[in-house]
Amino acid sequence: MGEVRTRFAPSPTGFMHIGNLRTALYEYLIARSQGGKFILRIEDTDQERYVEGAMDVVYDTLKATGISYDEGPGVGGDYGPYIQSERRGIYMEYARQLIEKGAAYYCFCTKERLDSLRESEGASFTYDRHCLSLTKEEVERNLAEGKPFVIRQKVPREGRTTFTDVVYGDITVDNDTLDDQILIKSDGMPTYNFANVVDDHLMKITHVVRGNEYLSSTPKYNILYQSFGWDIPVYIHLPSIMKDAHNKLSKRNGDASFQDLVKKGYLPEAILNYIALLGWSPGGTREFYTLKELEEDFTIEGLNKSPSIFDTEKLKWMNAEYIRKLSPEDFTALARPYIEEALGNSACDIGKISALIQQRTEILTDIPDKISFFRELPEYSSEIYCHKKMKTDREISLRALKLTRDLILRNDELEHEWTSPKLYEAFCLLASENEMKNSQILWPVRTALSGREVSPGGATELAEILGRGETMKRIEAGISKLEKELEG
RNA sequence: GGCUCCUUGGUCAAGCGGCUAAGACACCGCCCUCUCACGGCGGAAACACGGGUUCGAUUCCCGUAGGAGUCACCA
Repeated sequence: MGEVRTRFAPSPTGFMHIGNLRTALYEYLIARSQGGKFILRIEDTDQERYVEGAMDVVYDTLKATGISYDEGPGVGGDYGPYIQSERRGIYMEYARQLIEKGAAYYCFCTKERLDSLRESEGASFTYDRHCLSLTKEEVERNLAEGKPFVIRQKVPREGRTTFTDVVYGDITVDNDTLDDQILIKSDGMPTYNFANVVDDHLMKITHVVRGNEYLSSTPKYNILYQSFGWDIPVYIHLPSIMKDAHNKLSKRNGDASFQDLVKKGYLPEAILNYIALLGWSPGGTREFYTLKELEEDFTIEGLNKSPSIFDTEKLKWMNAEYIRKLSPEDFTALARPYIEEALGNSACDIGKISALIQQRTEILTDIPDKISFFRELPEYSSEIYCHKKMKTDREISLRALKLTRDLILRNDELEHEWTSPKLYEAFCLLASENEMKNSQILWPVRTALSGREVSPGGATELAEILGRGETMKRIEAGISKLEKELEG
């Protein structure tokens, strides 16, 4: 057994969606886990679907996730070029070989004829081999006249074809269900099915890994390999990733692409980790893997055959785990833009806020909303001063806020050491001096400072970040708000 | 519709003839706690159905049902 070689062969038609990324990941892992090579090949044989910039999306995504390729556009290799549109001459040459062997033929049928045929035959349409009966002379004449043509594969009508897939096992189909598929299109470009076989052979790909939507066209691949007399690669078809029980994840529906997820505040490492486990299992209960660790532990046997649903909730959880494990510095670096967005020109300490929210952040884009109250006290209903479990209501809160204000005013120790622990100590003392529960001081203060039912951090943590002046201002605001309401 | 594939809790999944059928997410409850979050403890929740094979089937075989894929000069 020689060196394992796999390839990722995306067509640059849009965004890199999660299914594509996972396919690339598995292809990469299958090669790496066996000390093999991973190749990138761009399949741009459909000029109509070409999207400007789509190739960069592929390169950028692979780079962002750390999936590196040994051969491919930009890095070179012995079997290039690695962009199919630059290889068009090659395919025609191999197609002609097939014609000589009697395994393919020219077809001059017009699209119109095919369409009407299809219409009359319905869903079970296969090409009627109209052009197979053309004599050599007729073909030559048509060619000489410059009639547009395609080249079709001549699939045997008799017998059955069996191929072996590593995850799905042996699959057998009757040959008469197979169509004489087009190999070379009228524009001279190969179809995916043909280019794939030719390139995989020429590039010495040993393991063909792809989505299982190709399962039903694989018999035709096999016949092609046999016609050429080439070795058949190991097939590994992957189950699809679903959006829900009935629909695949697709970019058409605006479902998550890798870049969308990153934009939403998911970390590339978390995304990669999550999708590695969507369709593959290490066998045990381990859930956290870096790319490197996957390279060591990945086995083809762990591949699943049934489709799996992409669960944003679990991804979120995993992302949160990754965020929590970040060093404070790394988290601050990632969170900084979101914090600044929420803070505007307020003077709050970004490092302190960052420390407050790291444990509480699932995805980065959640940040601004969580901390926007630091910049400006939001409008809020005095209803939130009432809390049964905290044993507080508007009256108690008003009293608590007044006591707190007076404490701050008279306690100059606090003025010099305005820190959360110090404040906490002082507030608790204040509570016991007045025969109140801690919560009866802390809840009203936290409420007055945040204007929210929930906030990251408690009363004293918020106070420290807000600073003495702003804290006083907000407490005063709370007092007058409550006074006004209790009078009226 | 033909052909092919798939089927363990709501979701991801372990299991590869004998188990009280793991674990994780989500959910619920309790605890911790200056709210929330984190953390800890506990709970509810699954082998699609029917036949075989076998001493014994979640596991093997055959049907049924449900789902998916595919039947393009798209990949």
